[in-house]
Amino acid sequence: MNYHALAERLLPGDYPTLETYEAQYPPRNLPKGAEVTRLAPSPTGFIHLGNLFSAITDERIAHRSGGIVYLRIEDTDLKRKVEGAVEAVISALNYFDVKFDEGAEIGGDETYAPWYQRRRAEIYRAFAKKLIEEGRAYPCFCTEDDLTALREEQTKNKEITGYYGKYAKCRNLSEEEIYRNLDAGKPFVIRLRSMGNPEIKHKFHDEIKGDITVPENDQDVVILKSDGIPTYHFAHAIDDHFMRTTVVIRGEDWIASLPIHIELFAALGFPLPRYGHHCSLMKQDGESRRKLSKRKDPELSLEYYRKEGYYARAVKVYMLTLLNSNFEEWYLKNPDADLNDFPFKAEKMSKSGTLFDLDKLNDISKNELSKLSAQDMATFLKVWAMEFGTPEQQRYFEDEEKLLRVLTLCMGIGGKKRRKDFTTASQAMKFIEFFFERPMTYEEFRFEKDVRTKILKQFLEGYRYEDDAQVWFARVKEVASANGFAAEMKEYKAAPEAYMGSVADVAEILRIAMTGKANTPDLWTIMQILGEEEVRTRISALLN
RNA sequence: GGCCUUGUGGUCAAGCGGUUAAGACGGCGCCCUCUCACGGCGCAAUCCCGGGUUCGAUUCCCGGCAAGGUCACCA
Repeated sequence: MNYHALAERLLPGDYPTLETYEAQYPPRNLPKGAEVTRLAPSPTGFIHLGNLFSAITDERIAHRSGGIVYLRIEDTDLKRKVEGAVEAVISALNYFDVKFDEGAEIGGDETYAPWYQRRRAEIYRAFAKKLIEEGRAYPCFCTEDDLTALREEQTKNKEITGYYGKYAKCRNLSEEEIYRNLDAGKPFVIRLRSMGNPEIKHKFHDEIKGDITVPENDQDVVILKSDGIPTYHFAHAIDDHFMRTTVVIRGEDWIASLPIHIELFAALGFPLPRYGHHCSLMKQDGESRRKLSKRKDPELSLEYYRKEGYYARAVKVYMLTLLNSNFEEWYLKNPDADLNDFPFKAEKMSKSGTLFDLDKLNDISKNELSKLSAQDMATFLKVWAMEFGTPEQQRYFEDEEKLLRVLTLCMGIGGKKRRKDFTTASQAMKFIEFFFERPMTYEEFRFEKDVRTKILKQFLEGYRYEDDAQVWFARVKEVASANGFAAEMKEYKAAPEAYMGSVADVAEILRIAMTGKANTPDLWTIMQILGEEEVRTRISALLN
């Protein structure tokens, strides 16, 4: 068979040679040991925690080593393309502090552009042609129906499905048959002529998983689809070689196709990059757990966390604790350190699937937010509220001085200990609502109406805005005593049956009247912030 | 089903032949306390199973079992 003639017929025209491409995409000029990593999403517009998980790994490995991380868009499948998806990926990742050094819509060193695979059609064809010339690839005319029938037969016979060995009908087509099909205008794909034997297994060192065993590939995988666009496998080999990726970080679901990639790199004559396959984020689904799915788990999209108002650093800290098992300990010792100073290591990554734990994320969020100054918290909330908040919430920012007082109180700033009431922006905005709006609903009062009416009335009569916290509380105690409540907790605890209740109960009545809630920060301060008129109005409202 | 990967409390996990089997989250209890939050103290809860190897296995080997992944002209 004349492979050159066949190659010319299949992919006519002159293509640059391997040497030309090698010169065009030279090895990167980086210091020794610098890693080049990449994030290569398809432009579906859906970015989830799994992508962040990958992206942080890529970013850390690259930057810890003095290398670079770039963004490449795998848009070989038209069906997946969504308008604006690339910008969405970049902005979502930026929010969580992952910044690329180069890539699609980012720019950077143009040497390795373009970063959209659709725009790189020529290079894939050039190498497909080369493979055909070498007899390592061939045209396949099987239709979708042929393939389906084949799969069904294999399934029925309990054989491995796929296009391989004796089932690879088109791999041994005669020259005449090929040209007859071509002349008839039949559509075709280009397949790799695999030379592997899956019975033979090799040890393979994975940067994350450690040593794994990988069988040889025997599938004649499609490298060029009938529209002349490469499949992922083929594009991966060519792009990661010429974009000079040193470590390919991807999800562990790719391990299954590693044999294909190993054979492809070898056939192309490219050295194999190193690989690190990370575990996937799992979700509890009834009794079992499964990989996060785009379809079923929209709440795990990155957008969800932005809408909820999760603090970006908190999400990153959580990702890091999942990513590197020793991170948590390090962070405990260095609570104020730059996250990027953590000695991130691929081999410290977990080998098994990790269940996403919202409780843990929330705990981390509380801790992170509690470290903020009132001003920073206000800024954080404002940015969130202007995009996601209600018009009412947006008005909270009109009186900045008041807002700052509210935050100072709610965060326990200035006190001996910081409070940790805030987990997200949306929750925090809810939390401070009563400072800006009269309570719409009230938690249940635990005492009869006439009892609390008396208490409220007496409190109001004796209320003086100028009183400091001690005097104020002394008055609350007076009201308590006057109504059969113990003024001192110790007295109450010693003989609870002797009293209606304690100051705590009296305070609770006042608290609910003031805020609608039974649990809030310090009541006296709340009243100070609300102002005398508002305090009187709120209590009077309940009295009527 | 074939192949690959993984199996330590509810969750995330240290651990690499001898430990009272860390720690964190969550749960529960107590203390502090005008409530909550914070903080402090404490409790419950784990080495998938069966064989080996060994004086001794969570740790090493073999076999089960279970879970997850993957078997496209999708990535």
